[in-house]
Amino acid sequence: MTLGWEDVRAEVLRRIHARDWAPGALIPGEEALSVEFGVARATVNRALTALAEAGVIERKKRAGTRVAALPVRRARLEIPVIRLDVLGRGLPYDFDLLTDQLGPAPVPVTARLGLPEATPLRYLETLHLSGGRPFVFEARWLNPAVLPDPAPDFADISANEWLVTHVSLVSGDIAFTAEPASLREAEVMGVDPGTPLLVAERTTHGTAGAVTFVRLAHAPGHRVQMTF
Amino acid sequence: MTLGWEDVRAEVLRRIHARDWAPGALIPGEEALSVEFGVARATVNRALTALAEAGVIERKKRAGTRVAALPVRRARLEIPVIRLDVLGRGLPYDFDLLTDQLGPAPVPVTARLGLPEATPLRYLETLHLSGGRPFVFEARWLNPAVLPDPAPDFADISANEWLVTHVSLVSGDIAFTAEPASLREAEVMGVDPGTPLLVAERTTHGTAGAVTFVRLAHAPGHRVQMTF
DNA sequence: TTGGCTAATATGTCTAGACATATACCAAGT
DNA sequence: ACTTGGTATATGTCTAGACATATTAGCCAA
Repeated sequence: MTLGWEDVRAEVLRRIHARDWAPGALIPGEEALSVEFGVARATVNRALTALAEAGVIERKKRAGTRVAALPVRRARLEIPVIRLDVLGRGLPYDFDLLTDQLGPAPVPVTARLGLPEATPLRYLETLHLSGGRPFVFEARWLNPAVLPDPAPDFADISANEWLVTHVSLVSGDIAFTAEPASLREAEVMGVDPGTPLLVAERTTHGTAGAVTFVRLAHAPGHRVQMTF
Repeated sequence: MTLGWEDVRAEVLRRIHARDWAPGALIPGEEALSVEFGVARATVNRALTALAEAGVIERKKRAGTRVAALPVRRARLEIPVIRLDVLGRGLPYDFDLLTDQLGPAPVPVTARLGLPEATPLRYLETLHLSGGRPFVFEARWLNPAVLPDPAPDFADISANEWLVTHVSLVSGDIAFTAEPASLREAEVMGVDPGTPLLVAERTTHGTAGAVTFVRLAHAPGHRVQMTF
């Protein structure tokens, strides 16, 4: 029976977990491991590259490979389209477009998008419903430059979904905070003002520059879950 | 000049962003691309494998490679040791061990760890300080089975840090919620009860089973930031 | 002692060819 | 019409060997 790179990865991981190779310690080189396991060096390389990507080991040319001393744990968050998130929970999805207007955006918004202060942006307020109950209140500022000439009707398809299918999103960032529900949020979501809400703020850039800034206020009790 | 796998990845990504290859569309096979770019098929494979891991394309044997229709955006969260998180913000770090006792844990805690209901766990309350001000209030239940016989003194080293350096952590999950500050949290962190706090709950398992459940209540205004 | 050059070395990547594996598609049989 | 089974095909992985590149350790000169 011949070993594959996943077997090599598993065995190396086992030795690290078993503390055969302690945190911070140097582990044998690729050549040595390839001889020991009876595989080609490329196979060992594949395994170690995967482990390095996972943050378990640190590799440096000439210096060799060592077990990460303070392993930075990495969790991966998968950001689904809200509709699929709701459907995935087994509940019917719906949404209401509450506001849709064009006008100058607040300074913090244009600043985050890297646009001039007075840039007019399309402002959309959408309430996403899960089983008929408020799920997420979305406030979005959208750069009209990314929209095609007959602009899509966001009453039919949520802006969220239209963007991921029609605009190439290149990079962005997301931040989570806990904030008290504003008067507007409280009214729309049917909670008391000041209720703690999990808020996600996302900025997205595409090939042609700034695309959108979204603020998603989640219904009380919402959990954002990740595994590592 | 000869191309590397990163060049291939960049060019494929460019074509996807430029919509030469639309979402959902099939792209040429590895063999065809290797001929076009003048590289070995393994090089194309390396590039496409990386893109598939990033969620940009979907690959299936026999069926070929297609551009992801609804690209699931993935953000990576790096979970640092709290001390390094604080120091990384340029502030001095300190912590206080407020509580350290052994006793039966609440049912939700044992349930999450997959332990019998009455299991006695070590309960630690730690207040992490950033520049002398409350930063994170940590409530931790720790499986005493993972501790060595002369148990470490968590007044000297935070449990957080001792665990990552001394116990092999295999898997776990983390969830974020927004919750009102409890009376205890309000008192310890110097805020009003009911203040929205960003709460992270983490369960961790090691090679020898359940290790720990932590609840981290972050000071108001705290942001958990991710990039994609 | 310090600064910089050089050689040794471990990882990073590429190639060409081969075999493995999953599966879409089609054809044959019920 | 439906099921079953074979086959072609695209991706997945491995090997052996080579060259590239970063970086450290040691040496030598100012």
